[in-house]
Amino acid sequence: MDETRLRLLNAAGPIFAERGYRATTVREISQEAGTNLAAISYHFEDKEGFYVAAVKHAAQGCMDRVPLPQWDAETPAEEKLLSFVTTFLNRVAVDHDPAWHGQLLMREMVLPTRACAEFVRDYVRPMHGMLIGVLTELMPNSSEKERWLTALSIVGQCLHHRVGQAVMIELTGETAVAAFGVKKLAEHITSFSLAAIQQATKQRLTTKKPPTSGTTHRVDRPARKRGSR
Amino acid sequence: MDETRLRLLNAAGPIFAERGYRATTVREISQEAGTNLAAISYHFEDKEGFYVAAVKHAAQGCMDRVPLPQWDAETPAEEKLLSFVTTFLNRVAVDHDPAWHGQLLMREMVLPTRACAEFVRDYVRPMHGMLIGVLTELMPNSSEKERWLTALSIVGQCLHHRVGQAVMIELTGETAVAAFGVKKLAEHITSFSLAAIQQATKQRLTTKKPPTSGTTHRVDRPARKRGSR
DNA sequence: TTTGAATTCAAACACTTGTTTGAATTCTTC
DNA sequence: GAAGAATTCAAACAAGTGTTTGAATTCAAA
Repeated sequence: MDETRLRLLNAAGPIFAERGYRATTVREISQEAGTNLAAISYHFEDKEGFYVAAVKHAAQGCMDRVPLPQWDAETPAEEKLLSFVTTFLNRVAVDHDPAWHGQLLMREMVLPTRACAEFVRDYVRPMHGMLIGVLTELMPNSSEKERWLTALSIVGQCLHHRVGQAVMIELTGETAVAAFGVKKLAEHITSFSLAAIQQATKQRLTTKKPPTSGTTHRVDRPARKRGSR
Repeated sequence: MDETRLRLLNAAGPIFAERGYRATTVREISQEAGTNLAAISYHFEDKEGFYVAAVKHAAQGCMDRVPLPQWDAETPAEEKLLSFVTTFLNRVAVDHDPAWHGQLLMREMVLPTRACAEFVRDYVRPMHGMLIGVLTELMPNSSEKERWLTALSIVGQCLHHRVGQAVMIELTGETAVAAFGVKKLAEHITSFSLAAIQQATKQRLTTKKPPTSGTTHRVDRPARKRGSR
């Protein structure tokens, strides 16, 4: 029956997310799912195959729950960025149930397993492409590398609200998501990034060589050395 | 002998960092260290106590290798931020050996164990305090919450170069650290953040009360529609 | 209803895990 | 150098792991 498969997958998500792959036992999951122990080996090849399927199942559920935003041609790029960031935060950082989606995907990101390649293909790459598209609109005359760096800055800001959750609680007693809410957080990240983008664009237009004008910003530059291995 | 302790701790770091706590066996570590299996239970209480000691050992080594920057009173805040970011990146993101330091600490951050509290106290809190101090200089008249959000944005950008490493490689074939180098990356993050800070400061000075967003999905500052009209 | 395949189930298997044991060895102190 | 503590060592232990087995049950088509 296909129902057993589904029950197993649904039960697996939260447990894998909380305990991690190694610390989770197939007995625990089968018991939680109300199925027999051997059902996992029967319906999936083995524990690892089962884990991969569970990750894919979680990612799919996450994408269904928080779909990518859709824009018409007239939507200004700034608004696109805001909705993108909001979607991103909702997908990974937010604690409303099922909260384990983001948790599980973050695990996959930090210590990738066999599921990582598919995860990147189905989940990361579309979002990355969408962000690069928005940045291309926002940053006229920018190089590909500049857009890449900017994308990293934006993604890093969003992801940190999931990755740094435990440390945030230990450090300040609560998460920023709980303190500010997704909306406020998304607005901060968006305006923060837009300001940086706009200044960089202005600099690119006025002069070739950005001298980091404004306040005194002196960087000791120890000549040229090339030591990357 | 104290040497056995040290050999175990040094051997434990890379293995714990690569495989994670559960997937690492004490046999593997004792063999790598060239000690007897029972030495771990003898010198440390059990595997978990051993792991906590290994994390602390790694954090200490990391802090010794890349100490916090020290500034005199005349150092401009912008320069402080750059050196802070550089230090941060060097501590967590860089691949020069021993690269496992950052890896292990990131694991502790993502899935905290008993070592997390001490890790935050000895490692995270000093850096956080230092960053908040710099931001206080950079953001006159800012509220504590604004500084907190800004700190999160900066830390998120730095940490992403460790956290997102595996996905970055899967997505683009190489890490940004490898492609740009720490210096360039630190300069990007610093100028990116400085631009956002300066614009926010300017806004704070011009308008006493920032327009609180209503229910409409709009960016802080109403975006200009692109294109000719 | 009959038949054969698909699925479930309890039990057992083969293996790895962290930990303990008690003797052997080394180190420290007088 | 001898006594006693500290440390190392090979071996064994007990518990838990993923997986397999083969019979029992359910399901679906003739």
